Amino acid sequence: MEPGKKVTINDVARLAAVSKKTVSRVINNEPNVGAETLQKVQKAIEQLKYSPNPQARGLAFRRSFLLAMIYDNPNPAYITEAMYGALSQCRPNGYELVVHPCDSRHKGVYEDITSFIKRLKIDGALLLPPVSESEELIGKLKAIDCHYVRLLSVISERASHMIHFNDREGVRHVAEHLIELGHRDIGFIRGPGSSQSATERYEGFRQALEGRGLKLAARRIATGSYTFQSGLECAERLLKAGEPPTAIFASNDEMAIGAMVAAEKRGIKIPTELSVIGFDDNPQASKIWPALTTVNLHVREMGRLATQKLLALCNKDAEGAASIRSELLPAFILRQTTAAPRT
Amino acid sequence: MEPGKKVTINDVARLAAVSKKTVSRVINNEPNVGAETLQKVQKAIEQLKYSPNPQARGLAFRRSFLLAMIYDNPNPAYITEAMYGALSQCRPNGYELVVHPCDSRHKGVYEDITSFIKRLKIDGALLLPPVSESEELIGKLKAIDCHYVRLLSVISERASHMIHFNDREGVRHVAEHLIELGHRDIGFIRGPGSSQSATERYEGFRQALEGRGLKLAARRIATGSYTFQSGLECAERLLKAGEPPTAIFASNDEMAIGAMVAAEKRGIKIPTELSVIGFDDNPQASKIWPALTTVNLHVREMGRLATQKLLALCNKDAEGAASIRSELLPAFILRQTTAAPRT
DNA sequence: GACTGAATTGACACCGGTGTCAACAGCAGC
DNA sequence: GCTGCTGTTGACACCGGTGTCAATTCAGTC
Repeated sequence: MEPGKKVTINDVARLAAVSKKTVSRVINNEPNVGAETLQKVQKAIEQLKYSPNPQARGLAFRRSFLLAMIYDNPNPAYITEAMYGALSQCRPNGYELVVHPCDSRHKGVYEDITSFIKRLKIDGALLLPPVSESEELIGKLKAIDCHYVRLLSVISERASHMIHFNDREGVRHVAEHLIELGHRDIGFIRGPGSSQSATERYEGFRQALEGRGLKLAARRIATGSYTFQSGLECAERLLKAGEPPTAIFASNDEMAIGAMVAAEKRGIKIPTELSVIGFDDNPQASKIWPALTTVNLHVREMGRLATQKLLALCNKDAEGAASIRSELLPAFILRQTTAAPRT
Repeated sequence: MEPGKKVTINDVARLAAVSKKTVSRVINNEPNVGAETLQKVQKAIEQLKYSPNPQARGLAFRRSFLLAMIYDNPNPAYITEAMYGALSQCRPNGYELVVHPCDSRHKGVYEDITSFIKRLKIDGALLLPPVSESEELIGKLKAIDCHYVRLLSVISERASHMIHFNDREGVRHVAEHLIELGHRDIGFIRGPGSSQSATERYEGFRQALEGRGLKLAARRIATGSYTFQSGLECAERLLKAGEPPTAIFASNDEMAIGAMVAAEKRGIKIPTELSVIGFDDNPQASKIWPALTTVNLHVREMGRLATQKLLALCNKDAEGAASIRSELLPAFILRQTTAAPRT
């Protein structure tokens, strides 16, 4: 029994003295197998350390037992977190994960994706934001009958097909925290207009302030592109004004850290002279000084739940998929970049 | 021609009025196909938008056209960079990438890995450090005839099976830079003793200093675990001493950033009162203030080259694999955390 | 014109599993 | 004892490709 030896279903069948179809029944937990036969076959499988060939299985089942994680998110920590969550569900269920980064600015991405899915006979696709927001992509996936689950910041789909990360709830926390500290003059760095999630964070924040009787002045808003550099530039713009805001909330950590650097360059002390809050809870948020107050979206858990749904869908269990939790409440992470404004 | 329709080799054969074996020949670029026949078949393939079923192909070829990236490196940026490099080679060659994170502290990891490889009939494995350093794993991979390419900090394998990232060369740059600035009293935070790469960085740095007539005093050395927290603690230890060093070189960026935070907490100004250098060029190295001087290992390029080798090996072209470049020289990245020591 | 060898092509088995369906056993009801 | 039903099992075709090998064509040689 050298490791290289390949054990086939025929070997098992021979050893157990049954037909290979019966072995197949055992492997797939099909009903109507005699108790005695079951034992014999299981023993033979054990003894030969047999494990079925996924390609042959896939060919016969018309399934690949492959899930794809499709994303154009440039944040490495986000990707790996989602991946770990997904893998934790794949492995025990006999599925594998194929990664498929893409560039959604590129013409023909969606064709690339669907051709990839068709070529590999991918059973289900896990879509991360922002590419998950594309209705065009969803249309194409439906057309080729590919199961999918999306991570989205707004509820725009059946519960069986999405996980909702409640951005509004997250920014509400942020707004209330700043207000409670006494901030009245708050700067906001929003994400790119093309992103649904960026809009959610913006609208949610504006409304949360208004709910407490504060207005988000137009001159206090800058639009970045979720990058460090853009956050830095936006903050410079916001801080240059005659009377700078006492706090800045950036729509993600990258930009928030950019804002912190902009402040430090100007000699503005954080948090005593300026409070800064980010969003996402990137690993580096806790690895700077002062550590960044932010919001954690539980990305790994999202990956895990989404994959659970995906597997349910692959097993034609739409109800099961719908019954899995599909909303995650973000957690406000208080660190050291916020303080009461100087009076 | 609805998108859902599956086109098989038989459809192509029928349309081109040839046997499916001939179509197979065309797909695999086999010789001895008549020019006219070739055209007919290619036209038919085009027209039907046919692409072969990888499972059936794999089954017949006894190949999966799957590569695995195996790693226990916790650095998300490292992972995603290597992944992009690998994918850039996989895609055009009809291979796909399956990710397989693992925990090398866990007993039985290597069995997990080999069983994973056997189960999926993985054609080749790309091994990232530190798991790439395990000779035990390599032995097991050889036993099951699995192709592999390792990313290693020391040359301990044939050129066809490894990419060497020259840590010594990298730390030599660091040492010379610090010496040239005038530093004579340098603290060093080394990585965990279990890591080959950490030892290379340590030995290389020590020797580079000695080559310039400087000794690395034992009390100037602290051992971390490549984490932010450990870097912070090590730096606190190094800085607490009566006369602190004028510079600290940490064996990776995580720890270097930890050291920066430790310095800031003590009110030590970087770079005027303390120079800090890291290693790896993590994304956040450039996104802090002051931006961290460090060393870039070209991880993406390593992933790309390693995958090239892997594909050559899968095609039984050991010579080809050996002829691909297998050493990468790190690049010293000068940013803002170093300056001449105060006299 | 017959003979040879190389190039081209297809029939058929096979890769390692699953689906279908028929055969067969055991048992209840008449 | 016969019929009908349910539970168990295996023969065989099939999933969609490739390997083998023999058949066929065709040009070149004598």
